[in-house]
Amino acid sequence: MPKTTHRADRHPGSRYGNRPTMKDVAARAGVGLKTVSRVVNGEPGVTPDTERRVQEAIDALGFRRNDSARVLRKGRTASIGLVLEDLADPFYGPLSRAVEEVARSHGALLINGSSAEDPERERELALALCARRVDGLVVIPAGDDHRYLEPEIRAGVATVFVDRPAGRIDADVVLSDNFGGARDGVAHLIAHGHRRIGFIGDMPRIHTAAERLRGYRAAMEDAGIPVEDRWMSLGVTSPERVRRAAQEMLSEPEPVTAVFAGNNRVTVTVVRVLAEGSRQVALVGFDDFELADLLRPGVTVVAQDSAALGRTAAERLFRQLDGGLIAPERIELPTRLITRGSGELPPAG
Amino acid sequence: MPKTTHRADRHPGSRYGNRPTMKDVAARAGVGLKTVSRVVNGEPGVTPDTERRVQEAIDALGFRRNDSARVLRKGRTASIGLVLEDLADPFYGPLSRAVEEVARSHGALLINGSSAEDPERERELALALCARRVDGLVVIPAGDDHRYLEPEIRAGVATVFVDRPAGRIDADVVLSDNFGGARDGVAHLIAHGHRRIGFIGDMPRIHTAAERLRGYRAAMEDAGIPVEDRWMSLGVTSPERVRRAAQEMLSEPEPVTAVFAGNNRVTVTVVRVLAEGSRQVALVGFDDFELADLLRPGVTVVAQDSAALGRTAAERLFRQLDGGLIAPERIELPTRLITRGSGELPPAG
DNA sequence: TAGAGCCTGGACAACGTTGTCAGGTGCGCG
DNA sequence: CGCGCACCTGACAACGTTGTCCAGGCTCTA
Repeated sequence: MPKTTHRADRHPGSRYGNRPTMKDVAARAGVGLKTVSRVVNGEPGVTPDTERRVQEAIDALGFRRNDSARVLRKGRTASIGLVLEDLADPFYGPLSRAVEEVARSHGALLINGSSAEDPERERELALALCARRVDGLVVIPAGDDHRYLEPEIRAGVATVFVDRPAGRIDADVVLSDNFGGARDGVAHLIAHGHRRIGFIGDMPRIHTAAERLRGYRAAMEDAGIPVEDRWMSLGVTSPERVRRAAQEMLSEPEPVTAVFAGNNRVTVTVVRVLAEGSRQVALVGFDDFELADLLRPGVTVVAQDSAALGRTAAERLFRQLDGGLIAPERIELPTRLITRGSGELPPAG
Repeated sequence: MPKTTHRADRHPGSRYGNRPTMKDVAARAGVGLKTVSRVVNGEPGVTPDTERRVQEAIDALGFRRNDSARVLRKGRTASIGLVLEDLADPFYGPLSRAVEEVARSHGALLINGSSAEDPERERELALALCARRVDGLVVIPAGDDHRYLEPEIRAGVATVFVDRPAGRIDADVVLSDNFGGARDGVAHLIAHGHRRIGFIGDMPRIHTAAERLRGYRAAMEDAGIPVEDRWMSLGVTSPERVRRAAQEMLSEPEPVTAVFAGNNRVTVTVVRVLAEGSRQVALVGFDDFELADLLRPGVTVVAQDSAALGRTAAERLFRQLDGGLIAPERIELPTRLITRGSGELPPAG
């Protein structure tokens, strides 16, 4: 008995009205399979007449090339992955968009996912993207151990980290100058006469938060001001806790006269607290945010260019892809102090 | 002469250090190819001992399943596409994130792209996603003719449109109640005593803009107020033009006493213009935005829930995928008027 | 007009995975 | 002790595409 082709195997697990393939197009146009491939890919060596026939068959059948099969054959997917913390965070929108634009200019698509600041989820996502055989990966780390990516990198997946460095592996990373930015911001407050300056920021295990704290300390030390513990509030993330921390600093016997906010979420909450109180307190925040100029007073910030972070990272990624291996590098982008009023208030009381 | 395996063909176009395949794992573990497949996919029917040997080989080689090949074989990609206007726009961040979460809960990845409000680019993107064989497509239309998607939909690509309806094809669409929201917002102004109310909005060829304009007219008509042409400014997009339009309305002999802003970009610019002037003008904006409550006065808005739009659309998409074909439906989500002060100002002058 | 060379088109294998089926082993039961 | 059954395991084809090679027809030149 001859082997039978098992009908049920022809389209396993598919509910689709079978899509036409190149074979179908070839049959309809009365040409060979490879000729269709040539037409679809614009390869030379097809007479105009044949090309026309093939094109007609394509249109008639509504054929669209199956890129999965193409990828399988060619080894490259023309897509890159982006793992970030939260797409809904306004900081990451422009970053993501910038990565997308660079990808687009290289003919690649962008697949992205949010880690929700969960290391395990970051890992899952990154590995899922690798299983899809993305050509490269841009990662905004949530975790601090990225050794799980070693086999992937060895296998040729270009990888660039953004915003925070990779943990326990040597890889390209693009950062803002968190230390310098924070130091400048705090120095700005000091220059306007403040000495009791509060710092509210994220957990120091997060690299950016640690660097900004270091910047704060450096500026204070440069000015010869000893920092008191009660001026610093670390690991504060939820709006409620930021609120409480700010209120505490402001209700001491010798309250702070200025606050440096470690990121935009903190800044916004502090603005709210200050708006409720009567005392005039200076404020500089890390990260710019929309409408900061419309508040009264306008909020002085240390701005980082999130689009530039994304663009730089993506360009670096494609340089890896085009040029083969290059030594991992750490690229630091400058921040910019934008004065709008809140940071120039003199100490009150 | 026997056929030779052409070495150059083994890894066409690939610069990778060859990735291990199931075959390699099988060889190393001393088992058959299919057994590896079974272990990788957690299929039953493998002795614990065999499983352990395979697992060790997997770890040793750093094997990761090639999902492209899997997709080719299975017909489903477990990924969906999202075509939106601009990821960097704060309105789309939460929407995109909501789609991602739903996708994730269905085990799917999200591939997204920005059309930059260009119909041709929308088309390219959507078709590129189809070529990747995404299982479904969520589209925020930039163009107004989506017949190009017909073959795809026929071939089984689930499709849902969001924010604006599809053009010239019959498909699922999830919208905000733009008409009702705008009517309520304008009625709110009328209820606070305004009669000369300006409207600044986008080009009426954009569905949302047209609907909001219709809502404005309806509210005015309900109140028996004849609308004057000079109160309406349509097709205004750039901040400069919004600025000019607002200034004109306010410098008429009989200036408007209130403005209804057709979207968040317009609202923000109008806030700026009003902040510069001395006259007190009421304002209601369509779309909420961060910090609207922190401005003085707080900005009253008609809020749409962009996350709910995304969530609803994605859920609908997966219902299509799970349940087969269902009749296209138009789902309209309610908007919510949030009063914060700017919309409750009485007419001045 | 014959031969050389070019151009077009097609046959075939291979990419890495999964579904199907068949073979083999060991165990329990009669 | 033998038969049947359950359970593992592996061989094989197929998914849709592209790279390579070859065949055949054409043109051009000597």
